[in-house]
This record gives sequence, C-alpha cells and structure tokens, in this order.
Amino acid sequence: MELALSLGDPSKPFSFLDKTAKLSSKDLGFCMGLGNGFKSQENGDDAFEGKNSTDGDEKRVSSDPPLQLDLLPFSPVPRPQSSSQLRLPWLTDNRDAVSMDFGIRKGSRRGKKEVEVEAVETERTSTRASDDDDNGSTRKKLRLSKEQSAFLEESFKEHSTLNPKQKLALAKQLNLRPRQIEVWFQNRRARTKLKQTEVDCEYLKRCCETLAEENKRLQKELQELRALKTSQPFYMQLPATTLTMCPSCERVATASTTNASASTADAKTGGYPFFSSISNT
DNA sequence: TTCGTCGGATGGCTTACCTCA
DNA sequence: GATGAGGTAAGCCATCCGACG
Repeated sequence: MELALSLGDPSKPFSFLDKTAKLSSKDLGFCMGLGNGFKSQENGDDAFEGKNSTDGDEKRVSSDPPLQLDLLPFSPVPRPQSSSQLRLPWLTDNRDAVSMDFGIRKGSRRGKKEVEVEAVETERTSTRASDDDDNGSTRKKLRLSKEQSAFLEESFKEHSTLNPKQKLALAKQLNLRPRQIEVWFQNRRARTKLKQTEVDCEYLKRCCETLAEENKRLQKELQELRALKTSQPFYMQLPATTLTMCPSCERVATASTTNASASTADAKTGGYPFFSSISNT
C-alpha cells in the first residue's frame, strides 16, 4: 500500500492516477492518491496511450481500485448545463468540449480479465474510490449523470457502435473509463433490440388478430353460402358459367372469363375455396 | 418497508482477424 | 502458398444486483 500526496497541481497527480478531471494549470488544487502497489510511470503511461491495442493492457500488482481525492477551489471544472454544450468527439475538434467530474464512487465487481485489462484505466479515472471500507462485499453502483446519459444518447444516435478511437474520445470527454462507454453502448444496443422485438411482437399479434377475424368472417360467409346452396337448389342448377360471383367482393364473372381465368381468379382471391366450389357445382 | 423497474456491470460464448509453425 | 492451431479483441447474450420511484 502506498500513499501519495501532492499539492498545487492536480492536473498531474500521480502516475497511476493520471487520467483525472482536466484542470488547467492555473487551478490550485489538493490531490491525494491512495493505491496498492501501483506501478511506475513508464509502464502505466505507455499502456494507456494505446501501445497495446485499445484499452491498455498493463496490470497493477493489486486489483484494488485506487482512491483519489481531489480537493479543489470553488468550481474548478465548468459543468455543462446541457448536453448541447458537449460535442461529439469525432464530429468536432473539441475545443469547446468539457469533461465532467464525479463524486467518489466505489469499485465494482469485476472479472479477472477486466481487472487486468482495465487496471490502468481504472487508475486514471478521477475521483474514484475503492470499496476497501466494506471489503468489497457490496458494490455501489454508478449512476450516470443526466448530462452524461444525454451525451451518450446523442452519440448513440450517430453511431450505435463505436470504434476504439471514438470510445476513447467519449471516455475522455465524459471522464469515464472506455470500458464503461463500451458497456453503456452494449446495454443500449441490447435494450434497443429488446424494445424493437417488443414492438415487432405487438405488431405480429395485431396481424394475427386481424387474420383470425378475417378467417372467422370468411368461415361464416362460407357457411351462409352452403346454406344458400341447399335451400335454393334451382339456383345451383343453373350452369356454373352463368352465375359466378364472389360473395366477398361481389363481382360477377362472365361465362367465358370464369373458366379461362379460374387459376388467376384463384390467385386474385387468395384461392378462397368457396369461389371454385360455387362455379363448379 | 416492500416491490417492480431501470440500467450499469459481469461472465461466458461466438466470431473475426492475425501470427506462426 | 495453403492450412490448422493458438491468441486476442470485440460484440452479443443472459444474468446479476444496486438504485430508485
């Protein structure tokens, strides 16, 4: 366990916590870092700068997330009033972009791969606290701020998936870990898909109901026609070609066209069985 | 206080791609 | 050059579970 303390320049706190809320060099601040066996500068920095793939790959000696505490002068970081103040990182040069800082947050349960891959990232996120106080038995859940969520939503509208560059840019801009951005997009995609599935399901259900109703109506019609047939034998004794009417559309076909276009009529009427039964008997 | 929903996080699996023998 | 094995990254999916109304 190591304890580091710095005064005066929070923008460059410690090697293992160097991804902090962006502060200008003019800002006076007090920064305290608490880590467990954090590594030396040369390792961590290289990892985060993308030396090895996207997310960095350096491993901390311990998986315990570090704690950094920033005590700053009054409102050192401008907070966005709305998402419109933020810019999508891949759309602009980000001159006006602001990064947000968050309160102390407890670490969360992570798999070993996550721990390894994200160790450096974790270290670099600002104002992060470990859950040392309760031995990791519980986890505090991060709740993204409205601004962050709105910004991510906007980003999602632009791209439902992110390339590593976009992910990193977003993470930097929102002061989150790239993994968090990734997870947010994954969950967003999943939930969008789920919503769409529900909509589709609802639509199919309505279709099914409509078809069932139509089927019922046609069955009834067929029954009526059969009844008509038995009650009016004379009607049916006429040559089939003289009266061929589809009861549903109430069109009467002529003698010549009926037989010639029987197959096409079937196709046009959807092959309703009663049509042919009338004309053929 | 309890309960249902939301949403951030995790682990496992699959797929695509790359490297190397 | 073609091919299979092994490694890695990324995405999807099911699930967990804390936060919150």
